Amino acid sequence: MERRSELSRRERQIMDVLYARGNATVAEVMEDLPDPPGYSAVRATLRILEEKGHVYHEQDGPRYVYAPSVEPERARTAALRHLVTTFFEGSEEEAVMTLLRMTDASLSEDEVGRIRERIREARRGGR
Amino acid sequence: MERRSELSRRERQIMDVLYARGNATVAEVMEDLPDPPGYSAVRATLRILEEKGHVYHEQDGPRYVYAPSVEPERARTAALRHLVTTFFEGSEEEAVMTLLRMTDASLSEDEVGRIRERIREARRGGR
DNA sequence: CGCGTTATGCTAAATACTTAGCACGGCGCT
DNA sequence: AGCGCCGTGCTAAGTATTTAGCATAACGCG
Repeated sequence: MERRSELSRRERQIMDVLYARGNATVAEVMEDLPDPPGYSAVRATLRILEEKGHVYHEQDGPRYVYAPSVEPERARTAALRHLVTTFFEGSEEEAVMTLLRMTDASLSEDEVGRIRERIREARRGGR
Repeated sequence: MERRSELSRRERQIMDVLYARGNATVAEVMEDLPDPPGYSAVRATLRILEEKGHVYHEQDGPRYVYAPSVEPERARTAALRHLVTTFFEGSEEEAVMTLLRMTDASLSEDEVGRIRERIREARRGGR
C-alpha cells in the first residue's frame, strides 16, 4: 500500500526528498524542503509517514536515517506509470518522445521521428 | 506560478483529473476522484484552485467546465522534469530506459541496450 | 403556473495537517 | 561530576484543508 496520492503536502515533499537522496537524516530532509519548517515539524511528519508505512528508519549512531519503504525500482515505475496516464493519455511512447526533446532541445523533429522509428524496429526484435 | 508541490492532497488529485481529461465538469471530476467526496466539496476546492490560478473555467450552457491554466505541453514537460530529478537523479536517459522496459515487459536487456545505442546514434545526427 | 432537477454562491463546522515546545537521554569535555 | 550539545518522544495548540448544507436561479414539463 503506497497510495502516493493520499499524502498531504508536506508528506509528499518529504517523500520526494527521500526518493531523490535515497535516504536522509532529519537535518538533511529539512535542508531540501521548500519553505523549510522547524526541526520538530519534520520529525513529526516523518513519524507519521512511518506509521503509515511509507518510510522506515535505521539508527546510524546517535541519529535516525530515514528511507522510503518501497524499493527504488518499484517507486520509479509506479511514478512513471502515474505520470504517463495523467499527462500522456497512457502512451509511454509519447512520454519518451517528450523526454528526448527535453534532453536535447536542438534535436529536430526529423531526428525525433527517426529515433521513434528505430525504437520501433528494435522493439520488433529488429536488426 | 504553478508550484505543483504547494498543492494540498485534494487539490492535487483534482489537478490530476483535469490534466488527464483536458477539462471536466464538476460531476466528471467527482467521478474520477479517489474516495470521492460530495459535490460541494469538489466545487469548493475547484474555486480555491481557480483563486490560486491553477485552473480556470468556462461556461458550457448551464454548467462550468474547468481546465488547467497551464498549457498541456508545459505541464507535461514540467511534470517529467520533476519526476526525472526526483526518481532518476536527473538522468532523462534512464527514465527513457525504464519506460521502454515498462512498455513491453518482454523486451530483453539486450534489446534495451540496443535501443539505447540507436538513440545515441540518432542523436549524434547519425545515419 | 408550480414542481422537480440541476446548477452555482456562500458560510461555517468538522477534520486533517503542521507546527512548536517541553521532557528526557547520551556523549564529550573541562 | 557538571555543562552544553545533539538527538529523540511526546502532546497540544495553531493553521489549513475539506466538507456539508442552505439559499438561489434557470430550465423543462405536466
